[in-house]
Amino acid sequence: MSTELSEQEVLRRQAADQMRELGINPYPAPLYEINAHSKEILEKYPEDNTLFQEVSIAGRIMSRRIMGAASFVVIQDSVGKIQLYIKRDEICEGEDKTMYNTVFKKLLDIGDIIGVKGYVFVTQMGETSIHVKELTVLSKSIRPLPIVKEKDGVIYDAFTNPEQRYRQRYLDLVVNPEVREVFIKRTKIINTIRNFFNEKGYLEVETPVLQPIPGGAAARPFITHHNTLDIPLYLRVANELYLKRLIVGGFDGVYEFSRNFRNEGMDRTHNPEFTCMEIYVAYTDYFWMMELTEEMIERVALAINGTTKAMIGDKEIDFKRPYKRVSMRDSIMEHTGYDILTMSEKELFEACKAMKIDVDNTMGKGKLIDEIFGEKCEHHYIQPTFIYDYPKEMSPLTKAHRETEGLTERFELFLNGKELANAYSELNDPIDQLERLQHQLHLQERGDDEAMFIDHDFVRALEYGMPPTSGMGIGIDRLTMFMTNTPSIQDVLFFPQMKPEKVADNNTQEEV
RNA sequence: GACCAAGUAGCUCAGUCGGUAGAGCACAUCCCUUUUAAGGAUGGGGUCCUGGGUUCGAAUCCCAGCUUGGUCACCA
Repeated sequence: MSTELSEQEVLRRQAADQMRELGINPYPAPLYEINAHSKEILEKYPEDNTLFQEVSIAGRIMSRRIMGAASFVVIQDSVGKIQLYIKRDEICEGEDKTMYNTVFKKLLDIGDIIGVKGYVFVTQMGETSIHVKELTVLSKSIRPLPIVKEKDGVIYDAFTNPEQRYRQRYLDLVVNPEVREVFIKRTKIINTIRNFFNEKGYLEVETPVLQPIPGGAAARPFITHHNTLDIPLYLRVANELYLKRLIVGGFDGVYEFSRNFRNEGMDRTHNPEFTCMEIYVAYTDYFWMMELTEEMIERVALAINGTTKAMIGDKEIDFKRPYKRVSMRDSIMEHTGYDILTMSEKELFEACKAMKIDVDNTMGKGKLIDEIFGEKCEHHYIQPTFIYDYPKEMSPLTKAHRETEGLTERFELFLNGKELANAYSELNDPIDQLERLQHQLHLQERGDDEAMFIDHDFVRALEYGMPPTSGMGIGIDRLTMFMTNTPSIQDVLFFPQMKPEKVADNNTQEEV
């Protein structure tokens, strides 16, 4: 059944038709040249009232206060809102007052996009406004916009329904201006990181999204099929193995902003597709990478918030480097009293039981240590902290520790009790690498559907020799959440994944 | 995946014990005409998420489902 139009939708369609009858195209083709934006006018005019005396501006009508021979309209452009003063006899020279009485008063609505030319002045109420001399209809809106009103910082009738906000992000962006700010900051974060690496001479690269073997992370992949080659292809879960191949190829430093895809659960901090930045630098180790990471994060914080201090929830975070470094062994010792290095698998298992951590028999030593850290330690690290030296079993792509058997040269950066970045001295011993991947294969055969696949070409690349290299990956969505104090990943993605709308299904079936 | 909550006009929401579907904004008509979320009056607008059930009667109670949110589990 086709959806019937609401009264307001019918009226707006009729208004568009009436415009056409008056010879006004509600969707005109020619460009509309603008020479100013709302924000610069509001900022500069009060200081110099000789400016903006021939202004041309365009935007969406957000409110109208209609009077007899003169009216006030607020339009919104890409950077803000500004009031227009529209006087009948100025937009309608001569006897024909149709443009004002009919087009402006009757046929235009909130949501329509118009362009105006005129001069800037200050009203009796002290508001910088545009005195309109010419009005052009640029686009008729035939679906009513949610009306959000605001006075003295108080929002009335806010458009808040999360389902509609995410499904119809365009609407969210139009009526909730603070939403736009988060996304502008997101882009600024990415640009800051990009500039930082480019200044250091690292090369931004692009590697395959469609991979024959989904490597580089332990995660369930999305699978698809290539018709011509008649082979399965996987959407990448990580780009790590390709970037390391490029280090083998002779680049000193490569990085990529990688959209990764993982066929796993969705919640406030997980979306099936998300963005990770990974960087690999030859002839370095994980201690060097800690310094690069803290330098990068401090710089991002300064670029976004103008200070290294930021609020996350009700906690104040300081991104000023250097960050505290704590080995995983010391962390667990501090928070539980156990020394994991001296304990057998059985002792670790018993210790978990004693601490009421949920464990089972399939868990190896590394997994048990990981559980202890996750349960007892992780949440303590509110300020940025590097946790380093992870158990070998959990880190199949990480170089074995230079001193301690059973550990790897890996660190993660924790912030507000959550993981933000992950880095290693990269494993470049091809024999060790193959053995570790084969161990993953055993896990897979035992039913671990997130164990890594073996990428033999990657091992072959290592056999030719990869210089000692450190690599680091950081979740851009999560970084954006931290930097903008946003608790949900859906609020840092323009179009978060949603279940399909039921209505859309019905329509499709009807049309077929 | 488990549990909890929500779904009523374009938007934000109320709806009592199960008894004719409500408000504000938006919209329309009229009056007023230099206003500031909102001048005044009148009016139109509803698949009460969907499907069953109980009942003389369901927005309301029960069951199932859908969508969204939250918590937990899972996700190094």
